[in-house]
Amino acid sequence: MLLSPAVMAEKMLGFYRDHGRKDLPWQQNTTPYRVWLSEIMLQQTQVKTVIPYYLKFTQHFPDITSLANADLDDVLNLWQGLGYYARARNLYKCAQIIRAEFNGEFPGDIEQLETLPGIGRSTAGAILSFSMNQSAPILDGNVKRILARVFMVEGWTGAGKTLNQLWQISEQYTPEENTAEFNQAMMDLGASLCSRSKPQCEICPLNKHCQAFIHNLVEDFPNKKPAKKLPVKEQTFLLITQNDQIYLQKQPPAGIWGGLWSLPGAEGSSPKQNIITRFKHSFTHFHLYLTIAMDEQKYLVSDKALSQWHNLSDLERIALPTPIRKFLFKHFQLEN
DNA sequence: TAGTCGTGGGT
DNA sequence: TACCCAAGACT
Repeated sequence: MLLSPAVMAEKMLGFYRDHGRKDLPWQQNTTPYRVWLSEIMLQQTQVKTVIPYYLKFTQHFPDITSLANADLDDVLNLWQGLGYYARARNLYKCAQIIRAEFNGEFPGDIEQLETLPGIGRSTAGAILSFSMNQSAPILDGNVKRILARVFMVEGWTGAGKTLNQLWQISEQYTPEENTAEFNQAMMDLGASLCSRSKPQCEICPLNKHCQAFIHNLVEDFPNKKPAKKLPVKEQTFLLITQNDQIYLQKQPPAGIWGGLWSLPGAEGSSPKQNIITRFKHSFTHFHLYLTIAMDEQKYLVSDKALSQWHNLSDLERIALPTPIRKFLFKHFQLEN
C-alpha cells in the first residue's frame, strides 16, 4: 500500500504511545542544553553506554554556563572512555560560543544551530524537535535503516547520493505536529523491531507499507558498506616511572586521542629487551598493536615539550585513552 | 568523495 | 577470531 505522510505519522505516533521510550534521563526536565548534550554523546554511541556518562556529566555541569566556565581538562576527564574526543572539545567550544554570542541561550533556528561546532543537520533537528517544539527532520542510524527498508533506497547510507535521498524522504514524512513524538518513535522503532539483524517485521506497524518486507528483502536493506581491509599500525609506548610518579605526554588537540594524556611514544624501532606487554586495540579505521616497554631514561620520548610527571595517585582523575588506562590500572593494581 | 575520529557489543 | 556498526560531524 502506498504510504502517505499522514498514515506514517499515525502509525508512528501509535507506536510511540504504546511502546516508545519515555524514561531516558534526557527526556526528563527537558531543556535545549540537556537534549544537546545527550545528542552529542549519542553520536555513534549506544544509549546504554551513554546513560552513566550523561548522569555524571549533568551532575557536574547542570547547565551551559557551568560548562562554559569549566576547564577543558575537566570536560575531557568526564568524557574519558566514551570515545570520539573531538565531540568533547567541540562541546566545550560550543558552550563558550553560546555564552559569548548567543547570550547563553541556544538559537532556535536550524541555520544558526548548524554553524555551531559538533552540531550537524541531524543533531540540530533533534534539538529543535525535542526541546523547542519545532518541526524538523532527523536522520540518525535508526531513521536511515527504517527509511531504507520502507522505501527500498538503494546504496550504502553513507554515500552522498543515498544520504540526499534519505534526507528528502525524512523531510517529506516528518509531520508538522507532534514532531518530538514522531522522531522519538522512529528511533525507538529502529532500536527495537527494525533492528539491523533479526528484525521483527511480523509485529512492525509499518510492515504493510514496507517495500523491503513486501519483497522479502529486509536483510538486504540498508545496503552494506563496501568492505575494506583495515590497515594495521604499530606503536611503542614507554613506561617511565620515578618513585610514585609516571611520565605522561599530552596528545595534540587534533588527531587520535586529542587532548588526552597518554604514555609517551618511542622514536624509531622498539627496544627489544625490556618489553612489558603487547596487545591489540582496534579502532573503526585501523588496528593498533601496542607495545609497552620499560624505560628509566627519557631519551626515546618523542615530544618532551608536551610531557610531564604525574603522581600515580592522580591517574584516576586524568583523561587517558582506554587501552592505556586499562594497562596502567592493571600494571599498578589500581582500583578502577 | 573518502578519511578521520573510540569504544563496546552483537554475530 | 574477525567483522560490522551504533541517536554523526568534520576535513
